[in-house]
Amino acid sequence: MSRYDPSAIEPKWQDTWEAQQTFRAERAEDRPKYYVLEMFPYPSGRIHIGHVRNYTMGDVIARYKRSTGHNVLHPMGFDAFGMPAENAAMASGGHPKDWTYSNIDTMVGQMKPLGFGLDWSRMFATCDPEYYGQQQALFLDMLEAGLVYRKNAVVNWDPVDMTVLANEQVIDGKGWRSGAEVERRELTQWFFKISDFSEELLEALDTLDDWPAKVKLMQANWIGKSRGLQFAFSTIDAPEGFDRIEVYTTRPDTLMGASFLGISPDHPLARQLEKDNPDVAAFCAEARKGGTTAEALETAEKLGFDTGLKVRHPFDTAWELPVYIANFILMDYGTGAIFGCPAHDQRDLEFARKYELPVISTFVPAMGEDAFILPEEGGPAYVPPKPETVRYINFFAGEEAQTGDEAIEAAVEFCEKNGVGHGVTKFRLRDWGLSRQRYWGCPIPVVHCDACGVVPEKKENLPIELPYDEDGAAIDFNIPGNPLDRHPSWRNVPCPSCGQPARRETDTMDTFVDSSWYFARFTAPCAETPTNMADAEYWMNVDQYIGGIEHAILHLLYSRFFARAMHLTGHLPEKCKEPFNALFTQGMVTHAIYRTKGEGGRAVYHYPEDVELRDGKGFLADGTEVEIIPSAKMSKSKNNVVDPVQIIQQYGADTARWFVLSDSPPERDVEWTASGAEAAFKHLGRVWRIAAEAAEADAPANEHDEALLREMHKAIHDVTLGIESFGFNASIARLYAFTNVLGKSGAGGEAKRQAARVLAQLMSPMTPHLSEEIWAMLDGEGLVADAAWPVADEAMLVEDTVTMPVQVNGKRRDEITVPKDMAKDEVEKLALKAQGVQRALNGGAPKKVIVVPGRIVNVVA
RNA sequence: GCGGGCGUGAUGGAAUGGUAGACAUAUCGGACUUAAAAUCCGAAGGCCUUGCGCCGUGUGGGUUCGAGUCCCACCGCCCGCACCA
Repeated sequence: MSRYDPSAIEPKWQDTWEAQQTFRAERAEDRPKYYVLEMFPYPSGRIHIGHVRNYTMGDVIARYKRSTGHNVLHPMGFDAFGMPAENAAMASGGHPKDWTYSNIDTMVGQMKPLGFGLDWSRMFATCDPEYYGQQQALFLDMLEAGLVYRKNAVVNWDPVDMTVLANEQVIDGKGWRSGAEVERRELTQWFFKISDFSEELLEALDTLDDWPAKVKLMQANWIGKSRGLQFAFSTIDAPEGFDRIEVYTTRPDTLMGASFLGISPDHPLARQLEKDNPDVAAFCAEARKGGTTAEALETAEKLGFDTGLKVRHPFDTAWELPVYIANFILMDYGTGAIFGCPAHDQRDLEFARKYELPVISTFVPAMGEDAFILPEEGGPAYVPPKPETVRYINFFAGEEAQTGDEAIEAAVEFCEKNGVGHGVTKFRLRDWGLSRQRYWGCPIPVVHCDACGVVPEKKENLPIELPYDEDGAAIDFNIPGNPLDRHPSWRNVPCPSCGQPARRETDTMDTFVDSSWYFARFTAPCAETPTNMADAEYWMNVDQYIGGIEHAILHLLYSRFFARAMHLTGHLPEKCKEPFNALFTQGMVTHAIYRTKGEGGRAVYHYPEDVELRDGKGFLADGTEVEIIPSAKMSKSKNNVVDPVQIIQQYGADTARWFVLSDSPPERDVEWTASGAEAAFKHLGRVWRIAAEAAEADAPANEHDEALLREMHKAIHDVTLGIESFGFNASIARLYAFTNVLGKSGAGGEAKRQAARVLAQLMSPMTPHLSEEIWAMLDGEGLVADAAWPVADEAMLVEDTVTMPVQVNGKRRDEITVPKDMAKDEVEKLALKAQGVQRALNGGAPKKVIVVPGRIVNVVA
């Protein structure tokens, strides 16, 4: 008998699937469809073991659904625009396009040996002109529908690289690449009107039953709905045009505790004042510095500048409040101006103490008010928990009220009734700035004309292709800034409206745009329009989407917005407004780090193959013990990256697939270990041997057959349940157990063959090649990939007799074996007679006996 | 600061409120072998007085005939958001 040899088996079956077009998806109106999608990869150059885990999970679902009669769409593509391609061009010459497509070739070449049941005919990369041209068409439709607009915005500007940076690219106030101090600069940028959908995107989260609660919560927090009062303070002797200053507050009930008005350094009034007053200008410049990162904001000291201006309190015109410019007030939330109530806001209290402003309480705890220390005396601000009953002393004087939403609403109503402002709902979600001053992205299809202004490109001129200049003649990536801006000819075009010489927009789109609708494009990747309604109608929505938690907010929120925008512009049916029916966020594949201390205490990282593991400790060849840091994120610099290509060469794809699914639940991280991979390989070899033995077994049917077949049906039941509930690790554990039973069974040849065929089927979503091989070995009909999923026979799941533990006062004392449908009182009699129970009762009479049929008996003594 | 999640053997982890530790790794023992590899069989939560024993799912309480699971408090770890008015 030969050995399990994946290198012989795997290519053979991959060729068969390819030849038979097994995973080609064709519309078939008479069959139920199932669309399973994994978040498509960025073509960084090589596939990562994390990709293997992600796509294997999708493949398990896809193959399982196929075998349960679904018409499955399971596509793959590449999220191919973005900065790494330009950085590679800068670092080592070459062209981003060549770099990207060559990486894609490599990665496809690495993915195919993994045997994923993908419809490769639908593959595209977002940098294909056929794709981004359709994206430009979509953009033009969205522009026409008022879903895209231009405005000035404050952005992170890297003065060395001369480009806008995303917040994530600003580290400690410095550009991540250039290291230059980042400035806040105002630029005219393109924006998607995602904020128009704030309410809808928030509300619809409730309908996403098959999304992780965590992701929905993160999105809800990101959208950040709040209810409050917007009103104006009237000013005294302020510059012209600033008679009133609008503020927004979520705590209108603290209005009578106001002691100052604060405005953002970017507030129009601050900008006005800074024109004539160098002190103001200096303060504002200082306050604006330091980028907008979380870290920068956290460490920043709260600073204020007294403008000398005064405003009148809306409820008491004799009451005047000073106006401060403060560095902690954001221009793009609310109105960019606040009133400070130090008694009931810790931040305002600190500000008030620093600038010696009054602290006025508006309410005290209803109970135990004597214990309440007013903040003047050094205590913290009184911010009552919600809900808590408080007594107002300075507004709705004497009234008791519950804090919380109702109190806010009551205060809003009171203010409205008295002509002070109106209730408003605000969202934290801001419009999505999509302009990037980069080359390797989708060109924004508009033209700037001196006569006509900003003119959309004509659709017949699409795609607006990037100038590739592959000899590098015109495009130089080594000069900072956007190469498109410097290109000698590309930007010079006639105005689509008047025909006069005009300039093309040189900003390209944020790469998140590319990934916001690719799932829809997969339903008709060659359509002449962004989508084809018949295909979208049939294939959408994505039934199961699988990807990393790191996309919980941006990608998934943008996609939800795009699906709505595509519906409004006629590119998707109404039912696609929520494009992902179910979402699963999988964990990472981690690997231990092996570390020693080198010269000067510097950490030295060792490759796993250089470390010998003995008794849970690691040693180098020279005997030095290494420190083991378990379960760490893979990182090149830590030398703990596992290369899937190497694993496939060593063990085959099925082993890699089997291992990444075993051991840990899919949502959790799984640690790659050499011993685990080795064990997975050994197990598959064992399955192969057991199946080969079964194929040749000639023992006649016998008394062991039934036990084996019962186990088989139980395995069908449990494994199916595991797959359907994303409990792949549990399914695999069950398959191990069933294999052990089959391996030891004394059943006849026919029963063994039947069990082995079912084993092959149950394993086929995880280890498709091995399963095909076994299926063929056992004369299975056609391909296991085309075979109908086995169904557990309910009757075989229940044993005729059951062994029930018997407890006395919750402690197990004995067990009894009874027919499965024995009457409760019979069971009770037997249980009480059991030796262990008698002993525990020690002659005493039981007070009560609880019989849970088929499960357990508990005697209460 | 706000929000969420998780604590089970040496390790990854199983357990619709019903025999805690399935399955696997590492470990130990045995068979086969000149030997090794491969393969197969077996042991294994802790403790002691080795019993028909006691203890055991972060800690302390509670609900229940029965709690890893439900409730309350605390401790620890992880994640997300964060001058959001």
